[in-house]
Amino acid sequence: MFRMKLLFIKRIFITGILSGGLFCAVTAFAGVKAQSGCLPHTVVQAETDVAELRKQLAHWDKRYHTQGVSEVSDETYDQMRARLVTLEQCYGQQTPVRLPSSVRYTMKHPVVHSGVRKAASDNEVEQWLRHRKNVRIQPKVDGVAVSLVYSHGKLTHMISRGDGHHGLDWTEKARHIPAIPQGITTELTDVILQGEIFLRRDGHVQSRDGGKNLRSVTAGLLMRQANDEQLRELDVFIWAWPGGATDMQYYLNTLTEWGFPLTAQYTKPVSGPESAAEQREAWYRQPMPFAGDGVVLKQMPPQDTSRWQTGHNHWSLAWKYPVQTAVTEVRHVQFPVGRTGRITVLLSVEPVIIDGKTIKRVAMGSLAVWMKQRIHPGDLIVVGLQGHGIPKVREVIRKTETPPELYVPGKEDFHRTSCLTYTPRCRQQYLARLVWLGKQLGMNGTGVRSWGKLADHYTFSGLLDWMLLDEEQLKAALGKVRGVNFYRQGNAARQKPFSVWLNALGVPGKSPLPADWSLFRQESRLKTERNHYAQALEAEGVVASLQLQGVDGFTGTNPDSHN
DNA sequence: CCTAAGTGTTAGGCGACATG
DNA sequence: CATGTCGCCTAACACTTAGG
Repeated sequence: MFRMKLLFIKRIFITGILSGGLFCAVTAFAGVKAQSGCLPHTVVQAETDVAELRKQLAHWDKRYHTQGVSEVSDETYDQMRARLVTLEQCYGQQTPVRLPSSVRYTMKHPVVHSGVRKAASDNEVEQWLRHRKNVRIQPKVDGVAVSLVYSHGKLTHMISRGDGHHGLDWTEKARHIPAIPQGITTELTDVILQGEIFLRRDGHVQSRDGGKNLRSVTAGLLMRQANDEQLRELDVFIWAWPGGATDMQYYLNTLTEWGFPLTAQYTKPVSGPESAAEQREAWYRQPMPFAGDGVVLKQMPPQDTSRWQTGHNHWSLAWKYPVQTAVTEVRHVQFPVGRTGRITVLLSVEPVIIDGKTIKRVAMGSLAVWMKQRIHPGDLIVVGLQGHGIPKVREVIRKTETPPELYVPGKEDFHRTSCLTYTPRCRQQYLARLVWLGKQLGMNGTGVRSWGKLADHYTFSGLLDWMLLDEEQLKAALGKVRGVNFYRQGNAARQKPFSVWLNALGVPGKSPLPADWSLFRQESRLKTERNHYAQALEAEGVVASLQLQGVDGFTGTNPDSHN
C-alpha cells in the first residue's frame, strides 16, 4: 500500500515535470539516464520492453501488497517506474496508475499533504535560493509521511499520506509508538501536524550507511496488522504545522514543548547557497538518528491551508543527496584479454550518472565472477560506486528474454604463453604484450592504438616485427612526429640490458635474472614456469629476432642448440 | 577541435608467499 | 598443511598535455 502511495506521488511528480519540459534534467540528476530522450528502439522492441517492465512492476507490487516483501530497494523500484514512464512517453502509450482494489484510502487529511519538488541540479537550488529570504534547511528524513490530528489536545488520528487527500487510518499504530505524544498541552481546539515516521537508528551516517531500506521497514511495520514490538523503535519528525504559527522561534519552541524536539534540533537558517551546501554536506557525513536522502529547503508556508495542493509547492524544495546506485541496461559485453592471458569482463552500459560521474563501462573482475550471473546485452542491472570511484554491478534486475549469442573466450585459450604471435583472436593479448613491452623498455608514446596501427598496417606476425621497420615506414603508419619518435624510442630500446628485455617480454617469476640467454636457459630448467615460457619464446621466434637485432645477452645465442 | 597518450586515484581478483 | 597477507594485474574515470 505504501508502495502505491509512492508511485502515485512519483507519477504526479513526473507528469508535472514533463509538462514543464524539465524531464531530461531531472532524470539525469536522479541517475536514471545520462542521455535523455528515447532509446533507439524499434517500435516492436519498445512494446516488448514496456510489456516486460509492466509485468515486472506488477510482480513487485503484488509481492509487496500481498506478502509485504520488497524484492528490490525503493530506489531501484522508483527508477524502474520512471523508466516505464519514459518509454511510454516515447511511444505514446499511457498506463493508468490504478490502486489494487484492496487499498482504500478511507481517511481524509484535514490539510492536504503537498509533495516537495526535487531540485534537478545544484544550479536550480541556487536559482531557487536567489530570490528568497528567511529560508531554513531540514534533513529530508527517510520514512513514511503522516498527518497527526490532535483535538482538544488529544491525539485522535494518524493518517498515512496516501494520495495526499486521503490516507490510511494508522491511529491504532500511533498508540503503540511511544515517541508520538498521545496528548499535548494547548488551548487550541485543533492541531494538525505533518511529519515523517521513521525507524530510529542512532549513529546513522548517511554517507557511510546509505538508506538501508529503512523506509520499507518502517512502512512494513505500519501496515502489518499485528502490533510489532519494533513499533517502539519508531519516531517522528514534524515538518509542518499547517496554519499553526508564523513566528519561527515560537513554532519550534512549541513543538519541542509538545514532545517533538527533533524539529527544533534539525532546523537551521540558511543565508545562501554556500551555507545550504555546507549544512547538507554536514548532515550527509555526521551521525544522525535517522536515515535521510537529502535536505529540504523551505520558507514559512502560507497560513491559508485551504490552498495547499498535492504535487509541488513554491515554498519548499528538496535537494537530494547524490544517488549511489542507478538502474541501467547492458549494451555490450566484452572480454578483454591482458598480456598475461588474464580475462576480465567489461560491460558497456547505457550511460548513467552516479555521484557526478558518468558511468559507461563496468568491470566484472574475472570470468568466474561473470559466470555466476552470465550478464548479457539487454539485461537490466543496478550499478553502484565502490568507495569513491569504481563502478560495480550491485544486482541483476531482469535478464532479457532474448539474449544474443556471446562469444565467451575459454580460460584455456589464453594464458601466460599464448598469443606471442598475432592472429585475429589473439589481437588483444598480443597488443597488451606490446604495450607492456614498450613501457618496460622506456618507450614513450607507444600506446595501444599506435601498436594497433602498426600491426594492421604491416600485418604483424611475430612479437618483434616492429623492430624491422625503418623510419620511413613508421612515419607512413603513425604520422611524421610520432613516427620519428617511435623510431628513436625503438633504437634506444635496442640498447637496454638483457634483464630489462626479459622483463619486457613478460618472463614470469621474481628471482634474479642471469646475464644472458644461455645462462638463463640453464638456470630456468629447474623452474617449470620459466622454462615453459623460455621454450615458448624460442618457438615463436622471439629469441631469434633479438639475436638478429644484436640485443644485449642474446648475441651469440643459437636457439637451435637448445632443441 | 578531436584524438592519443600519460598521470593520479580508486578498487577487486587472484596467485604467490609467509606464518602458525 | 591451512590460513592470512601482500603484490601484481587489470580495470574506470577525471584530468592534462601534445599531435594532427
